[in-house]
Amino acid sequence: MTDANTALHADAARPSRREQILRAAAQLFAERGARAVGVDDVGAAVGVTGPAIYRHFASKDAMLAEMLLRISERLLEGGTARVAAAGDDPLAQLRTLVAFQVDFALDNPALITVHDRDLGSLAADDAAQVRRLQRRYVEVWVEVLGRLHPEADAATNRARAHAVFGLVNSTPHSAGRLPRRTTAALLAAMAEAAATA
Amino acid sequence: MTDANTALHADAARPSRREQILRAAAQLFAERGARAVGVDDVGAAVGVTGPAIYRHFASKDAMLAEMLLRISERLLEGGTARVAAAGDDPLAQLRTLVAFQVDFALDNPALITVHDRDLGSLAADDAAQVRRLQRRYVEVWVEVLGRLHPEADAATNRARAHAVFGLVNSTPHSAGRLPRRTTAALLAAMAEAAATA
DNA sequence: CCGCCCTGTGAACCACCGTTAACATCGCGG
DNA sequence: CCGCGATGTTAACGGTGGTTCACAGGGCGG
Repeated sequence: MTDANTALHADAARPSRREQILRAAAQLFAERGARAVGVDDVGAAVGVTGPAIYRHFASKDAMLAEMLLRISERLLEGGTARVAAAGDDPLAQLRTLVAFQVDFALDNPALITVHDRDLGSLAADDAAQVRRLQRRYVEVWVEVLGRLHPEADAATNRARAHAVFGLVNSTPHSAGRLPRRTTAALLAAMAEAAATA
Repeated sequence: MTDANTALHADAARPSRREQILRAAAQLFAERGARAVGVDDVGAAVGVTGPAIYRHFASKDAMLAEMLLRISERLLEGGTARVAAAGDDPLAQLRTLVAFQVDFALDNPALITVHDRDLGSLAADDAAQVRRLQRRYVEVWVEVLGRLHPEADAATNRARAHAVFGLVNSTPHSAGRLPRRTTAALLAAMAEAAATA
């Protein structure tokens, strides 16, 4: 009954087999695309055979769904929390949002990659739920951007938000070649400049 | 003998069956992901059955390969041409590059989407060739950015270029909701601000 | 008008892959 | 010590989808 909820609190400390699978799958999905990796691949990555996966997940799609749902939830929760803690200054709010997104992208390049590439290979209802969360996260940004650009309408600020996401989420494409701090500072500066342009 | 070359000069005027297929495939690939669309789907989109495709392409992978190669070539050629025609001012060069990329992304959202999502589902040698072209295009940007940021090293400017690509290529995610001119102006302003930050 | 090439069709083939079934092992509570 | 739940393994099933094959129509040069 609480089975579905068990999925929600990730045990980062001592990763259960379930968590190992989820992590390995995220890595593989990011590298080759969700449809291109087989259940056997995921199993092999954690040292078991393919069908063993079904002791932990109902299906391969369920794995992907849970993965994407978690990401979207973490982004939404983190984003709203940061804004709430940032006081009333719109620029300060923007800066924490940018820092948050940059950190997230640098910490979880695989998740970021899967997030906006494999949404399409989700069942209709799962996809809808993910999109709802995404939309709410975007709205957090739109609200902040709205105070920085009072003259712009919501649609424009939505496009602005997506553009900033694209900028920050470019990390996986150019990752590893630069020290993390340098990359983080660069992306934050660029994102802020773009968002306030 | 000149059969392979025929592929190179796109007949935009009266689209041959080959071109129709390529266009329809690009659209479908962008919507669902290359691996998720079947040969039958592509065929149906142009009014023929699945196997008819093989009268025009050696395989489904060959379709994708030609698609990605063309995009990369167009970007590289267009980018170098624009820079060459822009004179010596680095800022002017950046502006034409930005305008070029924005126009391309707005004109070919499907190609942009496929371009950086389905590269992974290409045969090793095709992928390598595409990556070579991509790298050369990035270097065009890096050179221009290098003159705008003389203090930064090449790796930093590479990351900068990727970030700008991510920003501009966000169009497919927020497309349609805004008039094209507005979107173009917004993206260009944001991209320039980010690139010069 | 004959015959060949181009393009297309429907059926069949075959490999791959997600999923299930049937059976082992291990650890732990009673 | 018995047994049961959790976890895994191997074998098999079934669907999907890329590819090939044998055949048909149709236009065009000779």
